Amino acid sequence: MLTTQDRTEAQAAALFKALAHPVRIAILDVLRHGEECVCHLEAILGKRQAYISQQLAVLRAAQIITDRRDGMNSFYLVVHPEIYALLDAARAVRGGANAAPTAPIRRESCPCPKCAPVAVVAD
Amino acid sequence: MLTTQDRTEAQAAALFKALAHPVRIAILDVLRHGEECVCHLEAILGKRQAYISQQLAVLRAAQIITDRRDGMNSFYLVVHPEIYALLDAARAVRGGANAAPTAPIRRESCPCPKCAPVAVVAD
DNA sequence: TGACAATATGCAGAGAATGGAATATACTGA
DNA sequence: TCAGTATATTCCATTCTCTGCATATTGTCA
Repeated sequence: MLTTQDRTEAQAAALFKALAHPVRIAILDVLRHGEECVCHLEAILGKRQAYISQQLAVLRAAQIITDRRDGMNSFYLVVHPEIYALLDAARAVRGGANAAPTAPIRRESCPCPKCAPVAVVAD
Repeated sequence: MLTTQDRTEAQAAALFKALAHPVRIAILDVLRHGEECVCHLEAILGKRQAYISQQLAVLRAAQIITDRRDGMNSFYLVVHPEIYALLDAARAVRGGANAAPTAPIRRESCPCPKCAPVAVVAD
C-alpha cells in the first residue's frame, strides 16, 4: 500500500530527477526570462538540436515545461515559476546563498541565424 | 573550459541527483525533527539496515548530512537546514502548495527494540 | 579476550539514463 | 505538390544507478 506520504516523496523524487542534469538546469535558466524557441536554446547552450530536444522532452514529461507551436517554431515555457525557487534554493545550499542566481546567460540578441543574421563573430 | 555558470549548474544537478530518490527524501523527512540513529531510520522506514546505510552514504557523499558516533550508535543530521526549503518547494510545485509539508512520519516512540522495547503492535 | 550488537562496505545482476546518429514529422512558401 | 526548414522521435552502445546479499568494521559488555 502506498501512503500519501509515499506518493509525495515519489513525486518530489521524480521532480528532482528531472532537474538532476546540468543541461536541463541550463535550459530552465534560459527560460527564466520568458518563453524561448528551440533554436535559441540551441544557439545559447551550444548543443545540438536533437540533444536539446531530448532534454526538453524529459522536462516536458516531468510537466516542468510546456510547448506552444507557432508556425515553424516551438516555444517552450516553464509551467510553474515556483521551479525557480527550487533552483535558487539549490544554489543557496551549495554556494552559501551568494551563488549568482543565474547571471543572464542570454545574450542581447540571440546569435541564431534566424534572429540575428547580422554578425557572425568568427574569432 | 568550465564557466562559473557551468559549475553552478553541475553542483545544483549533483544536489538534485542526491535528492532524486523517495527513500532518501523519506530519510531527510525523518531527520527534519533532529538527529536520529540508524536504528530509528530502519524502524521508521521499514527498510533493511544495509539499504538504509547505503542511502545514508549517498546523502553523506553529497554533503547533505553528517554523522556523529556515540558509542555503538551513529547519529545522522542534516548539514544545511535550507535543504528543507528545497523539499517543501518541490512538494509545493507538485501538490500546489497544500501538499502536507511532511506530516510527521515519526511515531511517538521509536518502535525499534532499543528505544521502545515496550509494545510491539502486531495487527 | 570473546561473543554480540550496530553500522558500513564490496560485489553483482538488472534496469535506467546518457548522448550520438539517423530518421520522422510538421509547417511554410513557391 | 514539392522542396526546405524547424523540431521530435527512435535506435543503440555505453555508462551509471539501484538494490539485495554477504561480509567487514567498530564498539560494548561480560
